[in-house]
Amino acid sequence: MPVPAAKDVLTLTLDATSDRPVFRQIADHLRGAIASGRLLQGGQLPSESQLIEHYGTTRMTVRQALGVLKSEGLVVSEHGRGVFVRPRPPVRRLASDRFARRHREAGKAAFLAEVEGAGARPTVDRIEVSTEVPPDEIAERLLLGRRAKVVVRRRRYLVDGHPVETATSYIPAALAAGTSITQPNPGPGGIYARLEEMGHRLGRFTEQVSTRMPHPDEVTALALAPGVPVFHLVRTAFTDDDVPVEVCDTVMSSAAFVLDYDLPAR
Amino acid sequence: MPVPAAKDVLTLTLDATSDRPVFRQIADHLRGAIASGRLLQGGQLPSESQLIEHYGTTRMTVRQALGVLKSEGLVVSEHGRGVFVRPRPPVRRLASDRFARRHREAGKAAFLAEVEGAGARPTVDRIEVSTEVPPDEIAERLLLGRRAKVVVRRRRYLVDGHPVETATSYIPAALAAGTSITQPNPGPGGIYARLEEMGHRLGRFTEQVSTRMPHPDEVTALALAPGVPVFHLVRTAFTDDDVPVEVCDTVMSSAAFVLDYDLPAR
DNA sequence: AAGTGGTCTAGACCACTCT
DNA sequence: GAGTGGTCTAGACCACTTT
Repeated sequence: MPVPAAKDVLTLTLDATSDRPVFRQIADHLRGAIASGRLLQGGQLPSESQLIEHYGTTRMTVRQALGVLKSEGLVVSEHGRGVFVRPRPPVRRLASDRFARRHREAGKAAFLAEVEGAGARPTVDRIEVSTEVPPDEIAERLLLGRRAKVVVRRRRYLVDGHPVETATSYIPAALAAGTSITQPNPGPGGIYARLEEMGHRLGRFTEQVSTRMPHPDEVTALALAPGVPVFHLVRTAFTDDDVPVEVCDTVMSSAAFVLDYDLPAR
Repeated sequence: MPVPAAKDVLTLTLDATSDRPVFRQIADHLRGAIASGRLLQGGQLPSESQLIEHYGTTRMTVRQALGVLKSEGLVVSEHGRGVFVRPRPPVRRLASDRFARRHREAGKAAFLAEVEGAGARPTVDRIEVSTEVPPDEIAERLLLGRRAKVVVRRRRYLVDGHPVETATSYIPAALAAGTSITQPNPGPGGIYARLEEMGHRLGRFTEQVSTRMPHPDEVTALALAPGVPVFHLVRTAFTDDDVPVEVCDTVMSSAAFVLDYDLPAR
């Protein structure tokens, strides 16, 4: 058997003279086994009972050690099967040219252009369109008054059937009313193509990127494993005249994306 | 007393008919109290014993609920004092013009320009300079052969004394040898100014942004609270002729930064 | 049926903070 | 000293997966 049994990674013992709590020492040992490659990606960790026997401690202490590794995103547990080193998922690249006009002219929305370019199958579901009074921070970004309404477009993006991103776009109702922007399917090239057809030629976008642990509803919507943070992106689209015409608020699984930006030195 | 006692947020009781585990129900209640503002930022949660009494459960179960909120980054515990809603720290903005030539011409490195502009006190410590054979991924980005060496500059950035970022720059030794780039203090405007003086006029940068939970050494170096993910940025600097001249690998506390990018529509 | 992880009970002792 | 959270023990029953 070329693959060693999981329990064979248990070569170290506890340091009774150390101040470091037992559960942290156990977590340290397992983390080291992962980092060194003694435990391979996707490989199974020793079972709880093996850890209990090896370290001569109790179940709660062993579970606390495993909890540390789970919260670090290093391992995932599967009920009834075992605990495994988290496999590194293939990473989608969000190219910096994703808003290039040529994509819109080719009739491709950014996400579709990008994922197809990577040879995967993009889909969109849970599309909802409504007209609402936006949250204050959105109204501020769009330079709207207190009671001005916006068209709200919510949707979820999937790659090869796996949800990776939720997005909510806000477009001033004064611009979007009566156009196909209020339809679930806004037509080829997406809403940016529609805005440009209406004479709102897009000049630039700003993107604000933050990261945090997900809320429970985001864990559900993106089928997130424990210990995986999310990107929170707020993008504002400006016309050539520097008028904001759309704000897009998106939450993305950090396991599925690397964000790629190109910056001029100027 | 205008501020209600922490235990007064305990208005809900367990749903015995629910499949949802008790510790998750308790976490849900507390999360809701935070989201609704009944528990203010920095405010104290009910103590473990209050939660035990209110919900009629045991300490382990209550601690498991609190562990959920800690891993979500919503609360922080202070030994001997209590558990508190995590205060949202002031956020530094990484402006998209941080690599503008005018900053270098004004003799300011990007980080210093940025933090001083925000009215805070930037410092740098743990500066180490050495010459090494770089990791493969760095060599690839710099288009270097297997044994080519690079000058490695490591340092840590602080805002008002709090560590927020560690950075490692790699510059081909063939470029940097014998210049002040190999000195701990490379002079006004930082290493980019030195590169430009040497005739390597910078044309553009690429930045790849990912996010993950921190490694233990990063928790230490950045004094990270539990539940706070980090940004991992890999930036490559290219000359006007599109020759890569530097790769900078940085790890940033996500609690201290919002990354701000400006994208042309093209 | 055997082995795995998920949840929960009912205690114990310790370290830290505040008064 | 009283109250807080940190660590740990020694069990229990359950749900899920595999053989």
